[in-house]
Amino acid sequence: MRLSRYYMPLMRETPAEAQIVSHRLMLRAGLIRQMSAGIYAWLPLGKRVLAKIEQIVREEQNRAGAVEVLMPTIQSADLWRESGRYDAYGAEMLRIKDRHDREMLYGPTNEEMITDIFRSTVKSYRQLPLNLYHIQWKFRDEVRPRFGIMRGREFLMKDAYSFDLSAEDARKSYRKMFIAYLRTFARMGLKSVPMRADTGPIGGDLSHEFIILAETGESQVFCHRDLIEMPVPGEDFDFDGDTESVVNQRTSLYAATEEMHNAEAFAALPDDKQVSARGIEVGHIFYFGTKYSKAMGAKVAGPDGTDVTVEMGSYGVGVSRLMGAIIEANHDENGIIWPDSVAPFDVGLIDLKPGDPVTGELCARIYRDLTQAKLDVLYDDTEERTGAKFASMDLIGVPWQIIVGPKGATKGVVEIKNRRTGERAEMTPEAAIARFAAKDM
RNA sequence: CGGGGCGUAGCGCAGUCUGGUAGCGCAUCUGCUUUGGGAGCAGAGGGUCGCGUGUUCGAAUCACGCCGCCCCGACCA
Repeated sequence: MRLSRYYMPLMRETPAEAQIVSHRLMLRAGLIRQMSAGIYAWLPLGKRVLAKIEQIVREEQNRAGAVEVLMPTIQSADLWRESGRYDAYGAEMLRIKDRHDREMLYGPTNEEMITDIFRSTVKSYRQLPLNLYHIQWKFRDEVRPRFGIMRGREFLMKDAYSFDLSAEDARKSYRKMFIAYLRTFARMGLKSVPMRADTGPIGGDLSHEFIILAETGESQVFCHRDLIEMPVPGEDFDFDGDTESVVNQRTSLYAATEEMHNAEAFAALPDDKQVSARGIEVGHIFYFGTKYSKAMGAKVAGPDGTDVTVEMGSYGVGVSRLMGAIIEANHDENGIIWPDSVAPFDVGLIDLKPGDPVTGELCARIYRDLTQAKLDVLYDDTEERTGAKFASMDLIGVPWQIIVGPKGATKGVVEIKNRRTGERAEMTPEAAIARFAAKDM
Protein backbone atom coordinates (compact mmCIF):
# COMPACT_ATOMS: atom_id res chain seq x y z
CA MET A 1 0.00 0.00 0.00
CA ARG A 2 1.32 3.38 -0.99
CA LEU A 3 0.83 5.80 1.86
CA SER A 4 0.13 8.62 -0.57
CA ARG A 5 -3.00 6.76 -1.69
CA TYR A 6 -3.99 5.36 1.68
CA TYR A 7 -6.25 6.75 4.38
CA MET A 8 -4.44 6.97 7.70
CA PRO A 9 -5.31 10.11 9.64
CA LEU A 10 -2.75 10.48 12.42
CA MET A 11 -2.87 12.90 15.31
CA ARG A 12 0.16 14.58 16.68
CA GLU A 13 -1.55 15.77 19.80
CA THR A 14 -3.40 13.61 22.26
CA PRO A 15 -7.16 14.09 22.33
CA ALA A 16 -8.30 15.30 25.74
CA GLU A 17 -10.85 12.56 26.28
CA ALA A 18 -8.38 9.69 26.16
CA GLN A 19 -6.96 8.69 29.52
CA ILE A 20 -5.25 5.36 29.12
CA VAL A 21 -2.37 4.68 26.78
CA SER A 22 -4.13 2.25 24.44
CA HIS A 23 -7.00 4.67 23.91
CA ARG A 24 -4.63 7.55 23.25
CA LEU A 25 -2.54 5.54 20.83
CA MET A 26 -5.55 4.13 19.01
CA LEU A 27 -6.81 7.65 18.36
CA ARG A 28 -3.40 9.09 17.51
CA ALA A 29 -2.47 6.24 15.19
CA GLY A 30 -5.74 6.57 13.32
CA LEU A 31 -7.16 3.16 14.26
CA ILE A 32 -10.53 4.37 15.50
CA ARG A 33 -12.76 7.41 15.80
CA GLN A 34 -15.31 7.83 18.52
CA MET A 35 -18.81 8.28 17.14
CA SER A 36 -20.69 8.30 20.42
CA ALA A 37 -19.94 7.34 24.02
CA GLY A 38 -18.51 3.83 23.83
CA ILE A 39 -19.18 3.52 20.08
CA TYR A 40 -16.37 3.65 17.56
CA ALA A 41 -15.76 3.68 13.83
CA TRP A 42 -12.84 1.54 12.68
CA LEU A 43 -10.45 3.27 10.31
CA PRO A 44 -8.34 1.26 7.83
CA LEU A 45 -5.43 0.53 10.14
CA GLY A 46 -7.72 -0.49 13.00
CA LYS A 47 -9.86 -2.52 10.65
CA ARG A 48 -6.81 -4.46 9.49
CA VAL A 49 -5.73 -5.29 13.02
CA LEU A 50 -9.25 -6.24 14.02
CA ALA A 51 -9.44 -8.63 11.08
CA LYS A 52 -6.14 -10.23 12.09
CA ILE A 53 -7.23 -10.73 15.68
CA GLU A 54 -10.55 -12.11 14.49
CA GLN A 55 -8.84 -14.56 12.18
CA ILE A 56 -6.57 -15.92 14.90
CA VAL A 57 -9.59 -16.42 17.14
CA ARG A 58 -11.41 -18.17 14.29
CA GLU A 59 -8.53 -20.48 13.45
CA GLU A 60 -8.14 -21.60 17.04
CA GLN A 61 -11.87 -22.14 17.50
CA ASN A 62 -11.91 -24.27 14.38
CA ARG A 63 -8.83 -26.17 15.53
CA ALA A 64 -10.58 -27.01 18.79
CA GLY A 65 -13.56 -28.37 16.88
CA ALA A 66 -16.00 -25.47 17.16
CA VAL A 67 -18.14 -24.67 14.12
CA GLU A 68 -18.75 -21.13 12.94
CA VAL A 69 -22.21 -19.63 12.44
CA LEU A 70 -23.41 -16.04 12.36
CA MET A 71 -26.40 -14.93 14.35
CA PRO A 72 -28.11 -11.55 14.02
CA THR A 73 -27.43 -8.53 16.18
CA ILE A 74 -31.15 -7.84 16.63
CA GLN A 75 -33.14 -10.36 18.62
CA SER A 76 -36.73 -10.82 19.63
CA ALA A 77 -37.69 -10.12 23.23
CA ASP A 78 -39.80 -13.28 23.24
CA LEU A 79 -36.73 -15.53 23.30
CA TRP A 80 -35.42 -13.72 26.33
CA ARG A 81 -38.75 -14.05 28.10
CA GLU A 82 -38.43 -17.81 27.78
CA SER A 83 -35.21 -17.86 29.77
CA GLY A 84 -36.47 -15.22 32.16
CA ARG A 85 -33.61 -12.90 31.34
CA TYR A 86 -35.67 -10.22 29.60
CA ASP A 87 -36.61 -8.81 32.96
CA ALA A 88 -33.48 -9.93 34.78
CA TYR A 89 -30.99 -8.27 32.46
CA GLY A 90 -31.64 -4.68 33.37
CA ALA A 91 -30.71 -1.41 31.73
CA GLU A 92 -27.57 -2.76 30.05
CA MET A 93 -29.82 -4.31 27.44
CA LEU A 94 -30.69 -1.95 24.61
CA ARG A 95 -34.40 -2.46 24.00
CA ILE A 96 -35.99 -1.27 20.79
CA LYS A 97 -39.32 -1.54 19.03
CA ASP A 98 -39.92 -2.20 15.38
CA ARG A 99 -42.63 -0.51 13.27
CA HIS A 100 -45.20 -3.03 14.38
CA ASP A 101 -44.45 -2.16 17.97
CA ARG A 102 -42.84 -5.55 18.52
CA GLU A 103 -40.28 -5.66 21.27
CA MET A 104 -36.76 -6.29 20.04
CA LEU A 105 -33.30 -5.88 21.47
CA TYR A 106 -29.73 -5.44 20.30
CA GLY A 107 -28.11 -8.62 21.56
CA PRO A 108 -25.71 -8.37 24.50
CA THR A 109 -25.09 -12.13 24.21
CA ASN A 110 -26.64 -15.12 22.45
CA GLU A 111 -27.40 -17.99 24.84
CA GLU A 112 -31.14 -17.85 24.16
CA MET A 113 -30.78 -17.58 20.41
CA ILE A 114 -28.30 -20.42 20.04
CA THR A 115 -30.42 -22.59 22.33
CA ASP A 116 -33.41 -21.88 20.11
CA ILE A 117 -31.45 -22.86 17.01
CA PHE A 118 -30.15 -25.95 18.71
CA ARG A 119 -33.49 -27.22 20.02
CA SER A 120 -35.16 -26.91 16.65
CA THR A 121 -32.43 -28.68 14.69
CA VAL A 122 -30.64 -31.16 16.93
CA LYS A 123 -32.67 -34.12 18.07
CA SER A 124 -30.25 -36.96 18.79
CA TYR A 125 -27.34 -37.55 21.10
CA ARG A 126 -25.50 -38.83 18.03
CA GLN A 127 -25.09 -35.22 16.89
CA LEU A 128 -23.24 -34.35 20.09
CA PRO A 129 -20.90 -32.99 21.20
CA LEU A 130 -21.55 -29.75 19.36
CA ASN A 131 -19.90 -26.39 19.79
CA LEU A 132 -21.22 -23.47 17.74
CA TYR A 133 -19.60 -20.07 17.75
CA HIS A 134 -19.89 -16.77 16.01
CA ILE A 135 -18.00 -13.51 15.88
CA GLN A 136 -20.51 -10.71 16.00
CA TRP A 137 -21.09 -7.20 17.28
CA LYS A 138 -22.76 -6.94 20.64
CA PHE A 139 -24.21 -4.04 22.52
CA ARG A 140 -24.30 -3.50 26.24
CA ASP A 141 -25.52 -0.15 27.36
CA GLU A 142 -22.92 0.35 30.07
CA VAL A 143 -23.63 3.12 32.52
CA ARG A 144 -20.18 4.45 32.01
CA PRO A 145 -18.22 3.42 28.94
CA ARG A 146 -14.51 4.18 29.25
CA PHE A 147 -10.97 3.29 28.26
CA GLY A 148 -11.83 3.59 24.58
CA ILE A 149 -12.45 0.27 22.93
CA MET A 150 -11.57 -1.59 26.12
CA ARG A 151 -14.93 -0.92 27.57
CA GLY A 152 -17.17 0.34 24.85
CA ARG A 153 -20.87 -0.20 24.56
CA GLU A 154 -20.64 -1.72 21.11
CA PHE A 155 -17.97 -4.41 20.87
CA LEU A 156 -16.95 -7.35 18.72
CA MET A 157 -17.09 -10.63 20.55
CA LYS A 158 -16.51 -14.26 19.77
CA ASP A 159 -18.99 -16.34 21.67
CA ALA A 160 -19.12 -20.11 21.53
CA TYR A 161 -21.77 -22.40 22.97
CA SER A 162 -21.23 -26.07 23.71
CA PHE A 163 -23.88 -28.75 23.88
CA ASP A 164 -23.26 -32.13 25.51
CA LEU A 165 -25.20 -35.11 26.71
CA SER A 166 -23.61 -35.34 30.13
CA ALA A 167 -21.90 -33.11 32.64
CA GLU A 168 -18.74 -35.10 32.12
CA ASP A 169 -18.78 -34.48 28.37
CA ALA A 170 -19.54 -30.80 28.99
CA ARG A 171 -16.43 -30.51 31.09
CA LYS A 172 -14.49 -32.03 28.22
CA SER A 173 -15.89 -29.33 25.93
CA TYR A 174 -14.98 -26.74 28.52
CA ARG A 175 -11.38 -27.95 28.59
CA LYS A 176 -11.12 -27.76 24.81
CA MET A 177 -12.06 -24.11 24.91
CA PHE A 178 -9.75 -23.54 27.85
CA ILE A 179 -6.82 -24.78 25.77
CA ALA A 180 -8.00 -23.02 22.61
CA TYR A 181 -7.89 -19.78 24.57
CA LEU A 182 -4.36 -20.37 25.77
CA ARG A 183 -3.30 -20.82 22.17
CA THR A 184 -5.35 -17.89 20.89
CA PHE A 185 -3.84 -15.31 23.20
CA ALA A 186 -0.32 -16.69 22.89
CA ARG A 187 -0.52 -16.28 19.10
CA MET A 188 -1.20 -12.59 19.65
CA GLY A 189 1.95 -12.22 21.69
CA LEU A 190 0.04 -12.08 24.96
CA LYS A 191 0.69 -13.96 28.15
CA SER A 192 -2.69 -14.96 29.48
CA VAL A 193 -3.42 -16.44 32.85
CA PRO A 194 -6.64 -18.38 33.46
CA MET A 195 -8.14 -17.44 36.79
CA ARG A 196 -10.98 -18.98 38.68
CA ALA A 197 -13.91 -16.63 38.28
CA ASP A 198 -17.29 -15.83 39.63
CA THR A 199 -20.00 -17.08 37.31
CA GLY A 200 -22.13 -13.97 37.80
CA PRO A 201 -25.55 -13.61 36.19
CA ILE A 202 -24.87 -16.26 33.56
CA GLY A 203 -24.79 -18.82 36.33
CA GLY A 204 -23.14 -22.20 36.65
CA ASP A 205 -20.47 -23.73 38.79
CA LEU A 206 -17.30 -23.66 36.67
CA SER A 207 -15.80 -20.55 35.19
CA HIS A 208 -12.45 -19.05 34.31
CA GLU A 209 -11.42 -15.59 33.24
CA PHE A 210 -8.42 -15.23 30.97
CA ILE A 211 -6.37 -12.31 32.17
CA ILE A 212 -3.62 -10.37 30.45
CA LEU A 213 -1.19 -8.77 32.88
CA ALA A 214 -0.70 -5.07 32.16
CA GLU A 215 0.14 -2.15 34.39
CA THR A 216 -3.00 -0.32 33.35
CA GLY A 217 -5.26 -3.32 33.89
CA GLU A 218 -8.75 -2.71 35.16
CA SER A 219 -8.60 -5.09 38.08
CA GLN A 220 -6.22 -6.41 40.68
CA VAL A 221 -5.16 -10.02 40.18
CA PHE A 222 -3.05 -12.52 42.06
CA CYS A 223 -1.30 -15.59 40.74
CA HIS A 224 1.55 -18.03 40.96
CA ARG A 225 4.55 -16.82 38.94
CA ASP A 226 4.96 -20.15 37.13
CA LEU A 227 1.64 -19.58 35.35
CA ILE A 228 2.99 -16.59 33.48
CA GLU A 229 5.77 -18.35 31.60
CA MET A 230 4.08 -21.72 31.25
CA PRO A 231 4.35 -22.90 27.62
CA VAL A 232 1.10 -23.39 25.71
CA PRO A 233 0.17 -26.49 23.70
CA GLY A 234 1.44 -26.46 20.11
CA GLU A 235 -0.39 -26.59 16.78
CA ASP A 236 -0.31 -30.37 16.86
CA PHE A 237 -2.17 -30.62 20.15
CA ASP A 238 -4.84 -33.34 20.04
CA PHE A 239 -8.07 -31.77 21.29
CA ASP A 240 -9.73 -35.18 21.36
CA GLY A 241 -6.91 -36.58 23.47
CA ASP A 242 -5.79 -35.71 26.96
CA THR A 243 -6.99 -32.22 27.75
CA GLU A 244 -7.12 -32.79 31.46
CA SER A 245 -3.42 -32.66 32.19
CA VAL A 246 -2.98 -29.31 30.43
CA VAL A 247 -5.90 -27.78 32.29
CA ASN A 248 -5.02 -29.31 35.63
CA GLN A 249 -1.44 -28.13 35.36
CA ARG A 250 -2.77 -24.59 35.36
CA THR A 251 -5.78 -24.82 37.62
CA SER A 252 -3.73 -26.46 40.33
CA LEU A 253 -1.69 -23.26 40.76
CA TYR A 254 -3.08 -20.27 42.57
CA ALA A 255 -4.67 -17.62 40.34
CA ALA A 256 -7.58 -15.36 41.22
CA THR A 257 -9.13 -12.01 40.53
CA GLU A 258 -9.80 -9.68 43.41
CA GLU A 259 -13.36 -10.96 43.88
CA MET A 260 -12.19 -14.55 44.26
CA HIS A 261 -8.93 -13.78 46.04
CA ASN A 262 -7.98 -15.79 49.10
CA ALA A 263 -5.23 -13.87 50.86
CA GLU A 264 -4.32 -16.81 53.05
CA ALA A 265 -3.84 -19.25 50.20
CA PHE A 266 -1.86 -16.64 48.27
CA ALA A 267 0.41 -15.92 51.23
CA ALA A 268 1.18 -19.62 51.46
CA LEU A 269 3.02 -19.45 48.12
CA PRO A 270 6.79 -18.99 48.23
CA ASP A 271 7.56 -15.26 48.30
CA ASP A 272 9.26 -15.26 44.91
CA LYS A 273 6.26 -16.98 43.33
CA GLN A 274 3.68 -14.44 44.46
CA VAL A 275 2.60 -12.16 41.65
CA SER A 276 0.24 -9.34 42.47
CA ALA A 277 -0.55 -7.30 39.38
CA ARG A 278 -3.12 -5.48 37.32
CA GLY A 279 -4.98 -7.44 34.70
CA ILE A 280 -7.26 -7.09 31.70
CA GLU A 281 -9.94 -9.70 31.11
CA VAL A 282 -9.91 -10.83 27.49
CA GLY A 283 -11.81 -14.09 27.73
CA HIS A 284 -14.34 -15.73 29.98
CA ILE A 285 -15.57 -19.29 29.88
CA PHE A 286 -18.51 -20.84 31.71
CA TYR A 287 -19.98 -24.23 32.25
CA PHE A 288 -23.54 -23.63 33.36
CA GLY A 289 -25.24 -26.99 32.85
CA THR A 290 -28.93 -26.90 32.02
CA LYS A 291 -29.77 -23.32 32.97
CA TYR A 292 -30.96 -22.41 29.46
CA SER A 293 -31.62 -25.84 28.00
CA LYS A 294 -34.05 -26.59 30.80
CA ALA A 295 -35.86 -23.26 30.61
CA MET A 296 -36.10 -23.46 26.85
CA GLY A 297 -36.64 -27.19 26.37
CA ALA A 298 -33.40 -28.05 24.55
CA LYS A 299 -33.48 -31.85 24.65
CA VAL A 300 -32.12 -34.68 22.57
CA ALA A 301 -32.94 -38.36 22.47
CA GLY A 302 -30.39 -40.29 24.50
CA PRO A 303 -29.03 -43.77 23.71
CA ASP A 304 -31.98 -45.37 25.49
CA GLY A 305 -34.52 -43.32 23.57
CA THR A 306 -35.53 -41.04 26.40
CA ASP A 307 -35.13 -37.27 26.21
CA VAL A 308 -32.11 -35.72 27.89
CA THR A 309 -31.82 -32.01 28.64
CA VAL A 310 -28.46 -30.97 27.22
CA GLU A 311 -25.55 -29.63 29.25
CA MET A 312 -24.25 -26.29 28.05
CA GLY A 313 -21.33 -23.94 28.38
CA SER A 314 -20.49 -20.60 26.84
CA TYR A 315 -17.13 -19.13 25.94
CA GLY A 316 -16.46 -15.49 25.17
CA VAL A 317 -13.50 -13.61 23.75
CA GLY A 318 -13.51 -9.82 23.61
CA VAL A 319 -12.19 -9.45 20.07
CA SER A 320 -12.25 -5.67 19.88
CA ARG A 321 -11.11 -5.34 23.48
CA LEU A 322 -8.09 -7.50 22.66
CA MET A 323 -6.75 -4.72 20.47
CA GLY A 324 -6.62 -2.43 23.48
CA ALA A 325 -5.07 -5.15 25.62
CA ILE A 326 -2.40 -5.85 23.00
CA ILE A 327 -1.48 -2.17 22.88
CA GLU A 328 -1.42 -1.90 26.67
CA ALA A 329 1.10 -4.73 26.67
CA ASN A 330 3.05 -3.58 23.59
CA HIS A 331 3.98 0.10 23.35
CA ASP A 332 6.66 2.62 24.23
CA GLU A 333 6.87 6.41 24.39
CA ASN A 334 6.91 6.61 20.59
CA GLY A 335 3.79 4.59 19.96
CA ILE A 336 2.44 1.12 19.35
CA ILE A 337 4.67 -1.94 18.85
CA TRP A 338 2.52 -4.57 17.16
CA PRO A 339 3.30 -8.24 17.60
CA ASP A 340 3.95 -9.65 14.10
CA SER A 341 0.80 -11.75 14.10
CA VAL A 342 -1.62 -8.83 14.38
CA ALA A 343 0.34 -5.98 12.80
CA PRO A 344 -1.62 -4.00 10.19
CA PHE A 345 1.41 -4.22 7.90
CA ASP A 346 4.44 -6.49 8.06
CA VAL A 347 6.93 -3.90 6.88
CA GLY A 348 7.05 -0.13 6.60
CA LEU A 349 9.10 1.03 3.63
CA ILE A 350 10.31 4.62 3.90
CA ASP A 351 11.57 6.62 0.95
CA LEU A 352 13.51 9.42 2.59
CA LYS A 353 13.80 11.41 -0.63
CA PRO A 354 10.68 10.98 -2.73
CA GLY A 355 11.19 12.25 -6.24
CA ASP A 356 14.79 11.09 -6.28
CA PRO A 357 15.08 8.46 -9.00
CA VAL A 358 17.66 6.40 -7.09
CA THR A 359 15.65 6.00 -3.87
CA GLY A 360 12.40 5.84 -5.82
CA GLU A 361 13.46 2.95 -8.02
CA LEU A 362 14.98 1.11 -5.13
CA CYS A 363 11.79 1.47 -3.09
CA ALA A 364 9.64 0.41 -6.03
CA ARG A 365 11.71 -2.74 -6.44
CA ILE A 366 11.65 -3.62 -2.75
CA TYR A 367 7.91 -2.93 -2.62
CA ARG A 368 7.22 -5.11 -5.63
CA ASP A 369 9.34 -8.03 -4.44
CA LEU A 370 8.00 -8.03 -0.89
CA THR A 371 4.42 -7.73 -2.11
CA GLN A 372 5.02 -10.66 -4.42
CA ALA A 373 6.28 -12.59 -1.42
CA LYS A 374 2.83 -12.01 0.14
CA LEU A 375 3.99 -9.44 2.65
CA ASP A 376 1.86 -6.44 3.51
CA VAL A 377 4.04 -3.40 2.95
CA LEU A 378 3.17 0.16 3.82
CA TYR A 379 5.24 2.24 1.42
CA ASP A 380 5.71 5.81 2.63
CA ASP A 381 6.18 7.67 -0.65
CA THR A 382 4.93 10.99 0.73
CA GLU A 383 6.70 14.33 0.73
CA GLU A 384 6.83 14.55 4.52
CA ARG A 385 10.06 15.44 6.21
CA THR A 386 12.19 12.56 7.38
CA GLY A 387 11.57 13.21 11.06
CA ALA A 388 7.83 13.15 10.53
CA LYS A 389 8.09 9.92 8.55
CA PHE A 390 10.04 8.18 11.28
CA ALA A 391 7.69 9.44 13.95
CA SER A 392 4.61 8.29 12.01
CA MET A 393 6.01 4.84 11.30
CA ASP A 394 6.99 4.45 14.95
CA LEU A 395 3.57 5.62 16.09
CA ILE A 396 1.61 3.10 14.03
CA GLY A 397 3.93 0.35 15.23
CA VAL A 398 4.75 -1.62 12.10
CA PRO A 399 7.22 -4.28 13.34
CA TRP A 400 9.93 -3.62 10.76
CA GLN A 401 11.02 -0.57 8.82
CA ILE A 402 13.10 -0.51 5.68
CA ILE A 403 14.64 2.93 5.36
CA VAL A 404 15.88 4.02 1.96
CA GLY A 405 17.93 7.21 2.04
CA PRO A 406 19.80 8.95 -0.77
CA LYS A 407 23.27 8.36 0.67
CA GLY A 408 22.76 4.67 1.30
CA ALA A 409 20.94 4.18 -1.98
CA THR A 410 23.89 5.44 -4.02
CA LYS A 411 26.17 3.14 -2.00
CA GLY A 412 23.75 0.32 -2.69
CA VAL A 413 22.54 -0.22 0.88
CA VAL A 414 19.32 0.23 2.78
CA GLU A 415 18.73 0.22 6.50
CA ILE A 416 16.35 -2.04 8.35
CA LYS A 417 15.06 -1.19 11.78
CA ASN A 418 13.27 -3.31 14.32
CA ARG A 419 10.50 -1.27 15.91
CA ARG A 420 10.57 -3.17 19.19
CA THR A 421 14.29 -3.24 19.89
CA GLY A 422 15.29 -0.20 17.86
CA GLU A 423 18.12 -2.25 16.36
CA ARG A 424 19.25 -1.11 12.94
CA ALA A 425 21.33 -2.84 10.32
CA GLU A 426 22.59 -1.78 6.92
CA MET A 427 22.45 -4.29 4.12
CA THR A 428 21.99 -4.56 0.39
CA PRO A 429 18.43 -4.35 -0.90
CA GLU A 430 18.71 -7.98 -2.01
CA ALA A 431 19.64 -9.07 1.48
CA ALA A 432 16.76 -7.09 2.96
CA ILE A 433 14.28 -8.53 0.47
CA ALA A 434 15.55 -12.06 1.05
CA ARG A 435 15.36 -11.64 4.77
CA PHE A 436 11.72 -10.53 4.82
CA ALA A 437 10.54 -12.61 1.91
CA ALA A 438 11.67 -15.69 3.84
CA LYS A 439 9.35 -14.49 6.61
CA ASP A 440 12.23 -15.19 8.92
CA MET A 441 11.44 -12.25 11.08
C1' C B 1 -27.20 5.96 39.22
C1' G B 2 -24.43 9.41 43.06
C1' G B 3 -20.30 13.16 42.95
C1' G B 4 -17.17 16.48 39.89
C1' G B 5 -15.72 18.79 35.27
C1' C B 6 -15.82 20.27 30.17
C1' G B 7 -18.32 21.79 25.22
C1' U B 8 -14.79 28.18 21.22
C1' A B 9 -11.32 26.03 13.60
C1' G B 10 -9.27 19.06 12.27
C1' C B 11 -6.27 18.61 17.33
C1' G B 12 -4.60 21.14 21.94
C1' C B 13 -6.16 25.50 24.31
C1' A B 14 -6.90 31.15 25.77
C1' G B 15 -10.97 34.56 25.94
C1' U B 16 -16.38 33.90 29.98
C1' C B 17 -15.42 36.31 36.41
C1' U B 18 -15.95 42.34 34.71
C1' G B 19 -21.17 41.90 27.82
C1' G B 20 -18.62 45.85 22.95
C1' U B 21 -15.16 43.64 15.54
C1' A B 22 -13.55 35.57 17.77
C1' G B 23 -7.82 34.63 19.19
C1' C B 24 -3.01 31.48 19.93
C1' G B 25 -0.02 26.95 18.86
C1' C B 26 -0.08 22.65 15.85
C1' A B 27 -2.40 20.79 11.43
C1' U B 28 -4.21 22.36 6.16
C1' C B 29 -3.27 25.31 1.30
C1' U B 30 0.41 28.53 -1.89
C1' G B 31 5.49 30.18 -2.77
C1' C B 32 10.75 30.16 -1.67
C1' U B 33 14.62 27.96 1.20
C1' U B 34 15.63 23.43 3.76
C1' U B 35 16.01 17.79 3.88
C1' G B 36 18.52 10.85 8.39
C1' G B 37 14.21 11.97 13.96
C1' G B 38 7.71 15.87 14.06
C1' A B 39 12.17 22.59 9.73
C1' G B 40 12.44 28.28 8.54
C1' C B 41 10.40 32.63 6.25
C1' A B 42 6.27 34.97 3.74
C1' G B 43 1.23 34.66 2.66
C1' A B 44 -3.83 32.26 2.68
C1' G B 45 -8.19 29.46 3.90
C1' G B 46 -11.05 27.49 7.78
C1' G B 47 -15.57 28.94 13.42
C1' U B 48 -24.15 28.49 13.46
C1' C B 49 -18.38 29.94 20.13
C1' G B 50 -23.02 22.39 21.68
C1' C B 51 -28.65 23.65 21.02
C1' G B 52 -32.91 26.64 22.48
C1' U B 53 -35.34 30.53 25.03
C1' G B 54 -34.74 34.94 27.69
C1' U B 55 -32.28 39.73 29.52
C1' U B 56 -29.82 43.79 26.76
C1' C B 57 -28.81 49.00 22.05
C1' G B 58 -25.39 44.79 21.84
C1' A B 59 -24.35 37.87 24.34
C1' A B 60 -18.83 33.06 23.40
C1' U B 61 -19.43 36.09 27.97
C1' C B 62 -25.39 37.04 32.04
C1' A B 63 -30.17 33.80 33.36
C1' C B 64 -33.13 29.44 32.59
C1' G B 65 -33.91 24.82 30.04
C1' C B 66 -32.01 20.91 27.08
C1' C B 67 -28.19 17.91 24.59
C1' G B 68 -23.34 15.86 24.26
C1' C B 69 -18.64 14.29 26.23
C1' C B 70 -14.95 13.24 30.12
C1' C B 71 -13.25 11.92 35.16
C1' C B 72 -14.06 9.48 40.34
C1' G B 73 -17.30 5.87 42.63
C1' A B 74 -20.92 1.66 42.27
C1' C B 75 -21.53 -2.09 37.93
C1' C B 76 -19.65 -5.08 33.83
C1' A B 77 -17.00 -9.10 28.01
